[in-house]
Amino acid sequence: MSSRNPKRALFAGLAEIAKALGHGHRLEIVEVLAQGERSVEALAEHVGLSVANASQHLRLMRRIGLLVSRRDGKRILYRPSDPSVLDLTAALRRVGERNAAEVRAVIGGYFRQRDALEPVSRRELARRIKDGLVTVLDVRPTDEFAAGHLPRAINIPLRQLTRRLREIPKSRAIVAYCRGPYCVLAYEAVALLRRRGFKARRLEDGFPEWRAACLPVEGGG
Amino acid sequence: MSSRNPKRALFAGLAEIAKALGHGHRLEIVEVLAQGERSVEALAEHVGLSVANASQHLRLMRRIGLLVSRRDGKRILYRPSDPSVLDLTAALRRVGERNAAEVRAVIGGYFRQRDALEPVSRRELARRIKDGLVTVLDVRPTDEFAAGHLPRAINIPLRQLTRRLREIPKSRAIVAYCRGPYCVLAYEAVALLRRRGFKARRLEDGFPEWRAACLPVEGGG
DNA sequence: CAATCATTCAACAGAATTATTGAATGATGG
DNA sequence: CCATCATTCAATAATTCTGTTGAATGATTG
Repeated sequence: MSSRNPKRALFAGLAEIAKALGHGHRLEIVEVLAQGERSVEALAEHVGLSVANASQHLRLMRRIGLLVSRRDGKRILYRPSDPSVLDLTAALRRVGERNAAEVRAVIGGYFRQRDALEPVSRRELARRIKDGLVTVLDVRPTDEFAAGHLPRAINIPLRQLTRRLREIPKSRAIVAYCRGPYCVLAYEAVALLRRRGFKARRLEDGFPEWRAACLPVEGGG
Repeated sequence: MSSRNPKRALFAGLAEIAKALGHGHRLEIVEVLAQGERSVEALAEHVGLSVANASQHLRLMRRIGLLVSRRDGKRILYRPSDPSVLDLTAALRRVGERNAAEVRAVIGGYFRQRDALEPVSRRELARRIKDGLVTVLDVRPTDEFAAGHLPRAINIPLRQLTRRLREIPKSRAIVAYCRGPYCVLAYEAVALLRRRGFKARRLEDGFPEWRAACLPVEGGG
């Protein structure tokens, strides 16, 4: 039986990790942090939590080892501890896509119909950026753009897109991107641009995946 | 704000999946099921739960979509719904290896020191099996062996190994395997065999990974 | 060195999860 | 068509998790 106790401890430890992701708010926090490190207050606002509550969630995930933090001036910035954490959330999304009927309904009903066009692959976009053949449009909020973005990308947050359309050359192809495969910003931007006659497509996934693929990045700390 | 509600629903749905793995017993159940389908009663006994309790855990994971079940005679057999579920548990293990101090301690203290020798890779073992140069030893319990095993493998459960040593030719190299990277059976078998003068090594990972790699398998339903 | 302020802590009530018990279900197999 | 029996359901108590409130911490920054 001595060979079973450490096994139990192992499963219990791994279960702690899964449990730490087993909460909508925490999962959302991790996705935001996949974009780059954030302060407690910024996260609280983004996810819609009180600061104290966000702090508790963050503390829990730090204790488990999913996140690490560092001080920058008065703020404490959190980030994922390791790329394997993002692999884990990616695996979770894949299971969700295939298995969870609930999630399937959301994805199928909400995301699919927005843009039937094939997204542009990262490799293809990297090549077209190098050739200068494309306008890269980052529709995330300004602070996320500042924390890191694709080379030569211009930043127009989705909410400002309608009134800033003149900043975008109409003659060139546009590739829009945002936070990741489940972020709606780029979908909506592409839909809007196409209605206005722009040649817009969407990048597959988003900024974190671009960086994870070791493709060039500008800006950030 | 209408773009946030489905997002919340998505994260909530994914969190349900993570929560379903956020329990040591459920995680252990999934690992057992990675070996092949099992009845409720068999799982309950294996994990050390009452049948009713095991049934509840199974029902939960089936509801979430991690498991599916089918009837076979009087029994109901459960299995993982999809390979992506095993990918998810693998990602969980990787995070655990790198991040969770608790788990690191267990792995480092318990598993590492057992067999400093390099394990035999699947590819290498597949080749040596084909050449007939090696004794393949399956040290899992008999029922798990019956549900599927490596070609030409002989089955001696770890507990019987000491008294059945004479069944193993001492002249040939032995490769032992068990359930997977965190199963201790093969580690202990190799340690025991080496003390008795056998040339024993361990297969990397275990049976589920062998099957997942689409390498030949014997037995099972 | 002292004021500031982002973050964390502590304590609580409400909600959710877990394991147990014993009964109910319902398909099998004769 | 009925007895069997593996599985599921229902109800309960114990435990754990969540979010709120308000106070405490403690490093920064002037």
